[in-house]
Parts: sequence; C-alpha cells; structure tokens
Amino acid sequence: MASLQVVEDGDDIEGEQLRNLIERIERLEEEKAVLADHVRSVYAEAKSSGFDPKIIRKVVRLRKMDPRDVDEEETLIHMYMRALGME
Amino acid sequence: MASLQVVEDGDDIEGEQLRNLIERIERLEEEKAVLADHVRSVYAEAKSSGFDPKIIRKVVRLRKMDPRDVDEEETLIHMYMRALGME
Amino acid sequence: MASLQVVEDGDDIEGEQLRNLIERIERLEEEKAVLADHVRSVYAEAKSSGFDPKIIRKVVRLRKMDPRDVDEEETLIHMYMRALGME
Amino acid sequence: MASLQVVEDGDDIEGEQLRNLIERIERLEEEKAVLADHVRSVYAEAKSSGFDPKIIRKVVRLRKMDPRDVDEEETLIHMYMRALGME
DNA sequence: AGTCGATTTTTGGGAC
DNA sequence: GTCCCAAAAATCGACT
Repeated sequence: MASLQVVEDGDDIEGEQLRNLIERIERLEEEKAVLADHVRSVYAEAKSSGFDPKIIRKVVRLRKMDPRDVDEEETLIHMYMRALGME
Repeated sequence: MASLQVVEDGDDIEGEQLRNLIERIERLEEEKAVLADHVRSVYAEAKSSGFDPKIIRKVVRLRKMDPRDVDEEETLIHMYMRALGME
Repeated sequence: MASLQVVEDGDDIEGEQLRNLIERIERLEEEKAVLADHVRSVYAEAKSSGFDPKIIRKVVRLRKMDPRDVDEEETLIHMYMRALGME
Repeated sequence: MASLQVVEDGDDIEGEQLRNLIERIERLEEEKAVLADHVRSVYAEAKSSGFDPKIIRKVVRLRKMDPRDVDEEETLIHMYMRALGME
C-alpha cells in the first residue's frame, strides 16, 4: 500500500502525490464554498426585494427540469390525488 | 395506467389500493416521528446532565461500526496524515 | 466534568448514567430503523403494483401540508413563472 | 406583492428583476456543478493511484477543523468510551 | 440493485 | 415574537 512505503522507507514520493491530490481537492472545495456564499447573497437580496426565496428555489428547480417531465409529474400527482378523493 | 381507470370508469379498486398504501406509509412515518421525538428528549436529558450531545452522537456512531473497521480506518488516517507531514 | 470523575476516582455512577442514556438512544434508533425498513417495503410494494414511488412521495408530502399553504405556494410559483415569461 | 403588479398592470420591471436574480443563481449553481465534477475527478484519480477516497475525505475534513477542536473531541470520545467500559 | 456519500430541505435553538 | 444560524433528516445521485 502506498502510504506504508512512506512509513517503511521514508520515500516521500507518495506523500507528495497525496498532498498534491488533497490540495487540489481543498482548492476546489474552497471555490465551491465561495460560490455557495454568493448564491446565499443572491437569495438574501431577492428576499430584501420582496421575493420569496422558497418560491425562487422551486422555480429554479423547475427550470432545470425537462418541461415534458414537469407536466407528466403534475399530471400523475393530480391523478393520484383524485383517486384518493382529494381535490 | 392505474389511476386513469379510476377516472374513466369509476372503478375505485386502484384508488383503494393506493389509499391503503399511502395510509400505511403515513402511519409508519408518524411512528417514526414519535420515536425521533423521544430520541431528541434523551439527548436533551443527556445535555442537562452535563454530557455533550455531539460527543454522544459520535460514540453512538462508533458503537454501530465494526471495531475492526474502526481500527483500520484510524490506522489509515494516521498513515495519510503522517505522509502529509501532519501530526 | 462528568466522565472525568470516572477517570479520576473510579466512580462509575456517571458511567452508568451515560450507558443508560446511550442504550436508550440505541434502542430508539433501532426501532426507527425497523420502521424505515417497513416504509421501504411499502414503497417497493407500491412500485410492483404499478404505482410510481416518486409520485407517492410527493402526494404524501402534499397531504402533510396545510391545503391553504399548498394553494398559496402554487399560486406564487405560477406568478413568478409568468413574470419570467415562462408558461 | 411584486409579481402581482406584473399581472395587473403589465409592468415588467419586477419581472426583469426576478429574471436577473434567477439567472445569477443559475449561473453560480452551474459553476458549482463544474467544480463538483472536478472534485469527483480528483477523487477518481486518487483512487486509481491506490489511495482510498474514503480516507482522503476524512483527512480533508480533519484538515478543515481547528486542530485544538479535533484533539478536544478525541479526548472526550475516549473518556466517554472508557466510562462505558469500551476500549 | 443496493449501499454510500453529498446535497438539499426542514426543523430546532438562540438572539434581538 | 420574528429572524437567522446550525444541526439533522430526507432525498437524490454515484459508484460497486
């Protein structure tokens, strides 16, 4: 196993490789966190402009879906509700 | 499709089946919610007795794992950390 | 701190209390897991009867909500979509 | 309410603002998704180099924490485990 | 297909 | 009482 060699013979090549991988991951995660912060800011801005963040989230989700699928899902939900005597 | 028949010819057999399934799910979810409440109570009680709920959660998780796996994982983590020059 | 006493003077009263709390949590979690299994079974049964589990999940969620809120949410979503020129 | 005006008097200013907000969110989410893909690639590369992705994830998490907190948590966990007669 | 991890949504706790 | 933050639960997707 990779790291075992580090322990056994002091070879730090694996350590370098591991560090390299981890630092790349950390950098990417850091960038993701920054973007997530920005997203949060936009939602806050939306809220302070009188929009409902919860609704915006749903709209964003709907826009990501295939409209065909959205319709089909809606239809099925209504069919099930009607079968249950609701609505 | 199942529910369509309900709409078309008034056959409520599918509706009955669907309602049956959904009510069973709802009953089970309700019982789960009650248990979740109890769990929360126990954590609150632990906290008021001076224990740290966060630590208790970790201990509960560790107890659920195979001790063999816990040790192996610990070992690997330390090997990686050492290879990184940490610890 | 509680556990420190255990370390320091061998007093196992705190240990008993901690064990008691943890075992109660584990018992409750076990019961929750059993129920979650049952829920999964019902969804599997629903699926094998031709129902769409995903739709059933949505229906269950809708039934849990206040119908008033459901309507209001629907209305807002449509208002937002229209303002966006969708639909 | 904002969108209501759109419906009532055809004023599309609110629509513009809403669209602006939503498009910013979508853009940011898209960038996040790209980064998440990159992260996944790095884990795949790590794995093909013989490292255990699961362990790497734990190491990344540990590195994100304050070392002081890590130690304190470890200590508490062991105290609790000992009080339980484990280890 | 079944588990595992990640993301998202919801809920509880705390502050003002 | 309301709003924000953090923890926890549920859902979703990826990998085996």
